[in-house]
Amino acid sequence: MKIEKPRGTYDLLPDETRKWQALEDDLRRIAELYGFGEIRFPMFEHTELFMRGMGETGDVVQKEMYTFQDKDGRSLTLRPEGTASVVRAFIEHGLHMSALPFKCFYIAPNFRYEKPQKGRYRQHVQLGIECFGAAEPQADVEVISFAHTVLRGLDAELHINSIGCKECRPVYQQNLKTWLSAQSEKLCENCRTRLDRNPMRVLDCKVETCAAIAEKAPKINENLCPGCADFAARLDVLLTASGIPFVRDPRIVRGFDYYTGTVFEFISHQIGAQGTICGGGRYDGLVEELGGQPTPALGFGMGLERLLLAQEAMAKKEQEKTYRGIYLAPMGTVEECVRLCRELRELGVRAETDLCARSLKAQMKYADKIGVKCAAVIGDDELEKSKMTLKDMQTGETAPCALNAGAIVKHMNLLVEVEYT
RNA sequence: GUGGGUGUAGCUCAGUUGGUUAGAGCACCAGGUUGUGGCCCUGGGGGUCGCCGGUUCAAUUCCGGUCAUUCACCCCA
Repeated sequence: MKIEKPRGTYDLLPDETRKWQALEDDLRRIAELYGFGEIRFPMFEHTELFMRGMGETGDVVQKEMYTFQDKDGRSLTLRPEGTASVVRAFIEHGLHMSALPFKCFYIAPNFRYEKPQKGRYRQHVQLGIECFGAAEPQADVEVISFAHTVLRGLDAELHINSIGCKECRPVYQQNLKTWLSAQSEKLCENCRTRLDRNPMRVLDCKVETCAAIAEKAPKINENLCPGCADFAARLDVLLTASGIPFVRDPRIVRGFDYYTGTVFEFISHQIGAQGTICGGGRYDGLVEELGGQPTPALGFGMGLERLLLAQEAMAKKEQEKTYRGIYLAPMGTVEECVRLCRELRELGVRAETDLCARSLKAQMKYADKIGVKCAAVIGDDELEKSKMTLKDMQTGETAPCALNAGAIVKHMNLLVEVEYT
């Protein structure tokens, strides 16, 4: 019986892995520019961490976590998002005593039991960045700017909002709730349940009648406390000064309970219904909530599968076939080829030879398909004279070469120079 | 969790109004006079027609279920 990969997961075959590696290289380079160091943490945590971190109202905690018991009966959960883990590590290692702000990033898989569709998987990789200990809007710009740099040229719109602080949000939410309750009979079934759980979600409903009501509902941005309103205004000024285009969008409501103040999303309209490539914001209360010193903090998560979809949608430059290394075709004895391959690899050159006892013609075909830079036949003549002929597989030109690894490396470098200068 | 579409070769898809050995293109392998790839020609391997059950003399084809996938909702990256 055939066993297939679990639902909502995917394999990366070598060609696709190359794209991922190129992306990861790009991300690490940008992180370096912004001064964010890489952090790595476990794939699973105590279930309690996510329950307390993300809040118990959201779907993710409610029904999408991969939770299991280990042999000691502890409840563990495959990480559904990165922020809780980073905050846990921040507290556990006493990083509030380190140079603040503490800025870090991670590229790591998350796990959620969701129904898969385009741009949504049960295991998906996120780039996440977090910044601890900075309460000024400059920090918000720093984080948003990072995402903006990563998404440059991908046609993703930045939507930002403020959902208020501990002081003004509860007041607003209560007001909104009573306002909406007054006409709950006009709301869709879904929104009626949302009323209790998270009334701000009603503002983002796609049902026409609900959207019409949402139009007239009180807006959070008009009901912020002076502190939050001032913060938002200063953030707008800084974003504008940084040349980062954005729209204020009162419908942006993040799904996790820990968010406070600034929230934002980068949205692409070209990758299907799951258009949010990046989402994040401030969580000034989370460190304290999880047992640390009160510490302002913020960050974002970016779905790399969606980022790659957006890149494809942008018809990014096709990666050209790269020709690397050498193929040694044995005629008769394979001994010298096997030996030379090992030697060349020691010297850092990709080297391959025949593993199937195929005809020379078949070997040349294979050498062409796997994209080596050079090929050479090694038979009795070559062994006798200690000389061989190197063939450039792109141009077809040939060059004599001594039969040893050092000479091969030297000649190949020459060929490379001729080819690319 | 809800609602629709789709499952035939490694890939992209034809086809079967139910009836002998199920097709194409691409890919793969081999040959086209025994030491040089890409083009061309010839040949070849490869499919329990997703899986289980039902109707029938007969199911890949019809029906039901299931699994997978895909699109949307919900939610999120």
